Amino acid sequence: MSKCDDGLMHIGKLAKEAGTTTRTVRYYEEMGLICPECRSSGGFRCYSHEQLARLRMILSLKEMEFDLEHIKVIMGKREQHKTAGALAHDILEDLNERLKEVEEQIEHYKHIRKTLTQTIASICACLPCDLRVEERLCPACQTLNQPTCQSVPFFHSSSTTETLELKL
Amino acid sequence: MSKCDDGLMHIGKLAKEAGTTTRTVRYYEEMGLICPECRSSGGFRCYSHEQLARLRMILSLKEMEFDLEHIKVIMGKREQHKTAGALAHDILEDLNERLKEVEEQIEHYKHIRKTLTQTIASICACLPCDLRVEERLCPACQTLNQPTCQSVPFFHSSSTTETLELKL
DNA sequence: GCCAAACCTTAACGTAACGTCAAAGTTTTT
DNA sequence: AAAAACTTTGACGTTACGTTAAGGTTTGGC
Repeated sequence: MSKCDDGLMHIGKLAKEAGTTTRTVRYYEEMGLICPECRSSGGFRCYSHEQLARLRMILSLKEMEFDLEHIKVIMGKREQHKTAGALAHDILEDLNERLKEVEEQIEHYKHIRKTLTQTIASICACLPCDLRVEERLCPACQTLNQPTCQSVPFFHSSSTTETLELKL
Repeated sequence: MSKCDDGLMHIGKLAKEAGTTTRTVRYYEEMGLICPECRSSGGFRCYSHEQLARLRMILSLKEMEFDLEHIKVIMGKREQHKTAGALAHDILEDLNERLKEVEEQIEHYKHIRKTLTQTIASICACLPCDLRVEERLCPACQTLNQPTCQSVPFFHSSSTTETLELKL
């Protein structure tokens, strides 16, 4: 018979069941997101299945990349509303706001992808170039009128042209 | 006549020209990414236009969200190759690798968006629900057979169903 | 030439969300 | 009862700077 046997579990099992680490659970406790049902006589944290459910909710919100402070606020909302409808309304605000941010992230990375792709295409033109780098001939390509390595500035983003400049 | 007038500038101007802060420039120096051409008699950092170009390159790479260690490596590659073609080949590896990561990010956020959207749709069904939250009636919806707030688990992501569960 | 304003210097703490020891105590298993 | 496995608190490390703090330096105006 284990001491933590009446439906309770220690932190290791809790973490494993939720798919996280004990360090994370302790950190969340420190942040006021979750706390153990009780402690064993020796001081071990003991958690119930409700705590496990709560931890899973927290981790779900974390998967949506809410920060812990925001998660704390959201988890607190369950105690602040009379009806499920009101609670739903409140939480929907957070979710919609987050959705908007996520869409911005998608656009952000699409922008980066575009710039990267264009830059890669530019640099590909330099592949057959035999000019020596140490002598910094590349920047002079234009002057030298070399077709292979022409005017490909090295990563100096001009905010106007949306293209990275590459100077080898 | 200023002491820093022979084409050189102090850190404030350098930063402003490059569109960043003095703190950032000093940090990059600390990281070994850039260093001033010289110091004034009073100890001020003085930078040339070449330093400015280098800083802009670094910031360009940062816009692509390379981490500083990686940027350091990339910036170092200019001294490690004989021909521009070889350098281009080398740098293309970094860019292509980064491009792949960026595409993964896009997919990552699309996945989050999908989950969020589905969750939002689920919770919308709870909006007209008048059940009281304190009594935790919501989780019992199924038993109570309430159509408005049915089986909408609260943010317990099941990795199998790709849907967040929402329990109000 | 002097004074104030504007600028610069180094130093050092704060951030977010844990990872990773370390040293020591507890529980479980053998 | 001893060993293995687990847990405890504590504290430093991470990334790329932001933000004071306390005190020198330059610059511009008079």
